[in-house]
Amino acid sequence: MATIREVADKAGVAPASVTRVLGGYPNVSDELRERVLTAVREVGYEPDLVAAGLRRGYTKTIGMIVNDILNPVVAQMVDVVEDELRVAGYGVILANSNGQSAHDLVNLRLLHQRRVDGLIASVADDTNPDLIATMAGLPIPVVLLDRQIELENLSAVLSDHRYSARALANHLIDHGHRQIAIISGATSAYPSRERVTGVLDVMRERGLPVRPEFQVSGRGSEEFASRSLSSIMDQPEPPTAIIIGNGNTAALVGVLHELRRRGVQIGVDIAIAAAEDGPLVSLYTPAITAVERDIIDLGRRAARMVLAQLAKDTLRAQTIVLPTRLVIRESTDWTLPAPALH
Amino acid sequence: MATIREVADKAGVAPASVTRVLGGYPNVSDELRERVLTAVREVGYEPDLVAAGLRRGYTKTIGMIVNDILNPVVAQMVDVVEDELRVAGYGVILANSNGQSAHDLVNLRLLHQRRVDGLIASVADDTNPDLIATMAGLPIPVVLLDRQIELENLSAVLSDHRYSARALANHLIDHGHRQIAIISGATSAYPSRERVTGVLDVMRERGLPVRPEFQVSGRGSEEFASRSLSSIMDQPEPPTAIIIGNGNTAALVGVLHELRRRGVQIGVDIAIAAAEDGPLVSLYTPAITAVERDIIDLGRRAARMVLAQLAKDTLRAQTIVLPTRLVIRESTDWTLPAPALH
DNA sequence: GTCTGTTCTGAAAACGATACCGGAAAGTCA
DNA sequence: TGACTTTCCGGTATCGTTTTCAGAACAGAC
Repeated sequence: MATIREVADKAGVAPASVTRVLGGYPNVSDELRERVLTAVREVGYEPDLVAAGLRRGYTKTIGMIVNDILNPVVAQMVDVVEDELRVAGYGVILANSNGQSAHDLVNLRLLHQRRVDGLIASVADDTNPDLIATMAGLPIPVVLLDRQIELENLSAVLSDHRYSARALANHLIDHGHRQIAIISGATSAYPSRERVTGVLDVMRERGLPVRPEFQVSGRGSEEFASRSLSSIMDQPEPPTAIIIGNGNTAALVGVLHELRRRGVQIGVDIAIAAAEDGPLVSLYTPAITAVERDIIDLGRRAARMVLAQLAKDTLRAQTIVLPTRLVIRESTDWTLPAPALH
Repeated sequence: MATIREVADKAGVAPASVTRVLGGYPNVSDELRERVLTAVREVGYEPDLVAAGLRRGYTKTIGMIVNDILNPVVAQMVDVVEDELRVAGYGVILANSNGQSAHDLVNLRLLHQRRVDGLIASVADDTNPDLIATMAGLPIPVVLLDRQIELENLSAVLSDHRYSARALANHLIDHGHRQIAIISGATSAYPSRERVTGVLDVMRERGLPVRPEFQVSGRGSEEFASRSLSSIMDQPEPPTAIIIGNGNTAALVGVLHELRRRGVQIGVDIAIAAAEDGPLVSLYTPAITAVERDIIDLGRRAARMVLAQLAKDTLRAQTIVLPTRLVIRESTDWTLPAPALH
């Protein structure tokens, strides 16, 4: 592997001059620039960003921690972040925690040891005290992506999940539902936490019973979702509406499979709503009510926020909240007949 | 940020001893190890992997180039690769090319400059001569993931797309279809190339007409897919079966939307098959025939192949092909009535 | 011709960790 | 006891790049 010194020797100049040419510094004569560039081509020189990183003190890489890359929404965030950062000259080191907070902790340490210049994090559990303590001490800009930790040095880009959860609860109640169940992801992460809070708030405000056995939260696996649904539907006086408060496709699939197996008809026997929009819910028969939000915007803002803080060395951390929108479809757009009086 | 020297000073030892303790080398007395470890804790030392990388000559990172991370199948590959490599102590730098071969080239250079120890690549265009030339010269182990380039130094893990494409074509013909169209991704990437080859081969073998206007390939966007379908269906004597030869969800969605818009009924007017299995195709009404394969296995083998080549310094490149399986569902599981004779 | 001020270039010192080398101490064997 | 091996540890060169500093070359002004 050719080094800068070989280039310098070939061109008959000092290594420093090669740096000046390649770095685009102004004080270089045309003649020297020419000599260096041809030498670079001749020896096939590729700069060593590891060595440069050590000397410079920054690496031009950003770490990205995600919860679950199998979630299409998360994949989309990764996509846009990676894209936005690449054009700014940054590489992205991706770390997936698969929903396990312990993984987040080791990933955080590893990224720090790799000396990333900044961090975009969508951790599994934003209430983990160890994680919070570690994050508080990081000497680099950190942007939380759809996660909330109250710390001076952390920025965040959030979606307003509570708003859409409230809208959904009101919509269901307006259509005659009184027994509403919610199967959500772990409430140790902001989105599910907000969704559950929003729904329960509305139910209380409108005087509806909140039955604890109708509120299940946990891992977003297919099995967990279908088991949860089962236990809920086996209760006396089962719910007439189910809210899936987990953006993961697997959770939705688990519920749909179990409903099919039981012969429960969506739009007739039961109303269903999903936490996240996508082709599966919009093309399903019947089409499923879901929450829509601009993922591209979310990811882009997170990326730009890190870049901004990196540019002007010290920039206050900030938090922004982006809107969500309820898309009503056939699965909930019908009214439950009033119960017969006895 | 604490350095190894500060730790050494605090513990009253030489920097080299700190390295020995932290690196788990055998020749260290318990007493010195103890002193070093407490010093490490006291000053809050975190090793600098950038500096270590420079000195050691390897970075403990693997580059991963992917075509389109929005494709759920690709996301799953990223997931398993990242997982497998993390437990082996490697970090993953992800680079997404969004289907553009030019991006692949810059990503390749960037990863090389970052001195990744190995590369797992699922590039946009595995026929690009520039890319092939660059890859031929890489001094690190490279494993192609579902891509095929005939070079001595490149390994590959492939799926047998041709097999399933042939099975699908035979299945359709057996059910009375004579006019079969295929909308595929760019044939400059191995999977679509193989699928198209497989289908056309079978059609020729069984003496069916291969109409060039029924064979479209290009970007896997929703718009492209629906436009392609439109132009195909507007031909005289339109096809009775459509093969979607692109694993991307967007392509499938485009076709489904357009069929809905036109009021063409799947399973009655037309047969549909998808290139890749998933919740959307299995839960759609009617359920859609698709090709299933073990993505986890694919990704895991690619990861392990890089690791193996990294472990024993020189290991011949190898290629393995993994099976695919056709899952027949309602969308094709019906027989086309014989045409009325005139 | 000297002096000042640009503009360009080279020498050398870092950045932080590791690997090599050699020396000291401790153990082994005759 | 002496010679020899083994174990442990410190000093220091080194990885490839960038940055700082100072000097060289040159021009223009007096």
